[in-house]
Amino acid sequence: MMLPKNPNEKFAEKKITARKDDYSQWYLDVIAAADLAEYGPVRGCMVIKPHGYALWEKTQKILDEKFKELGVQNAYFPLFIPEKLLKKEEDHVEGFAPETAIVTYAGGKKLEEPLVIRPTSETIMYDVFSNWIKSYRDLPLLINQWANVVRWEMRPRLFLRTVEFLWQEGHTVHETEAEADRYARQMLEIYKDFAENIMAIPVILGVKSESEKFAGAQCTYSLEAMMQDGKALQFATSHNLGQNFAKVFDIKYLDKNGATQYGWQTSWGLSTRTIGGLIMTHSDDKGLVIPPRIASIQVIITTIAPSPENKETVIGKAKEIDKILKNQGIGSLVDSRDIRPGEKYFEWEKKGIPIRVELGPKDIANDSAVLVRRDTGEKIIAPLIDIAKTIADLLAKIQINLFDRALEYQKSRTKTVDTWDDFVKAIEGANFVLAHWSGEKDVEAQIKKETGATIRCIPFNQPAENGQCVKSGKPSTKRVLFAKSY
RNA sequence: CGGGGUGUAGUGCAACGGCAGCACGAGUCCUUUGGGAGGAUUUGAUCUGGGUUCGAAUCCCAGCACCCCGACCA
Repeated sequence: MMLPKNPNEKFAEKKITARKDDYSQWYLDVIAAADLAEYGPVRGCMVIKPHGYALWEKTQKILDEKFKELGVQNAYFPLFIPEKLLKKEEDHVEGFAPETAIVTYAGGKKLEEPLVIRPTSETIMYDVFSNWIKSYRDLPLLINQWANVVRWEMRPRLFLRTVEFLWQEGHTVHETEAEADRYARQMLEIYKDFAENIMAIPVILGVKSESEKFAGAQCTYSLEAMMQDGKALQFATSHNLGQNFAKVFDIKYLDKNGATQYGWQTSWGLSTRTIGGLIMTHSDDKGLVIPPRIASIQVIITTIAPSPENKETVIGKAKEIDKILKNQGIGSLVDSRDIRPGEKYFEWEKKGIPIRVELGPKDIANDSAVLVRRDTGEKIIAPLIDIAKTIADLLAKIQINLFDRALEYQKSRTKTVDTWDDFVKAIEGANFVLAHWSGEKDVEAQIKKETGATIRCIPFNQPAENGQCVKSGKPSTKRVLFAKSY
């Protein structure tokens, strides 16, 4: 049921539904208010608007730098995959079959071989890799691509699950299993660093259970984040593919001894879904909240010029401050539009800009400006003389505060339970739940059926601990993370 | 694909089977400008196709679209 909206309230359509009333609607309202994205004419496909795309651009820029430090090279592979390639790996095709879009008609006639629009690029890339790799000297092969992929999801949701989405997918080939696994784990650390230090989203690292792992992978690692409704969101994943694909795509190399070996592979990806995670982690009922390090506009300077004669002075001063900030590498923007100040404040608040600078004649007379934090709403009167430093410090403080706040929230809603009653209660209360699990697939399925909770991951950094499966009572050696998820 | 719901102006809503209206938005002008301002004025709509009726936004049938719940999922 859609929430009824007040028909005649003046700012009804601009108001954001409170989170506790309807979390889904709140999420959509924040996206609309911040002007991030909307659905396009094709069902489930998203139009990412400039303010939303800026978040993705920054993501690309930051990740690209990290990838390059590790020697990863960017490349691009085709959108269309011949159906027979996709069908080569049995688990893989089975996993993706229900959600593939297939072109059967082109150039005015029926195609002899249908073309699958890539749901992911393992198959088409590995088919090519097999020609690129001949010797151990060609390894490791470290390739990344920024691309769009299509998965015909039944129920789309802006950013979180759209039919077409943007991502980066990295694909590597290594000489040994150990090296491949180390690499998959290393990418996980890169993603963790990005999630926690850039997006200020605390994540839990771990291994996926058999039933949750990537179709065709030997094992899947993931980062799980908690949204403000207590649900889990998979922030990014990294897969150790073993030799599953190498064997069907014939990725072979001659080792130092002249023996033919299959390569060991990994793949890893992060999508525009992370922007949904960003929204659901930090935003409030006033709109979006962007952590400073992922914000393109970190500071918005709003001018207040009540009379025409001081307009020029105020705008001049605003531009001066803007320049000083830009020279310090701070992303700032002047809003000198001739509208009421309140209108500007609301707009930039909805858009989540970390710091707002209010500058008017009164401030200039005092050689100061008013700084307003988006995360807390706190107002600070700052002398103009060292404003760049004040702002830089404040940005750093906001970044830390957002992370700490999110971490505290996650911890407050993570329960460790030992009985089935407590488990059910904790899941109903929308928590992350750490509980023992016997490792059996049917037990996992039964828990999902009864409570809606799935195993998000088997966390690393779990102390070994003997216990009993919360459902079956069978012995278990460690706890796994259960939650409802997106 | 199953269950439920809704289709009226850009948006949110109203109209007993009898002249399609209100609020907000948008455009223009004037006054305003330290948290969404006021006044004047203009703009603009019944999802599609059938049927019932003197007469349909309203009732019936079919189609289409959207929303919610489920299965699926980065």
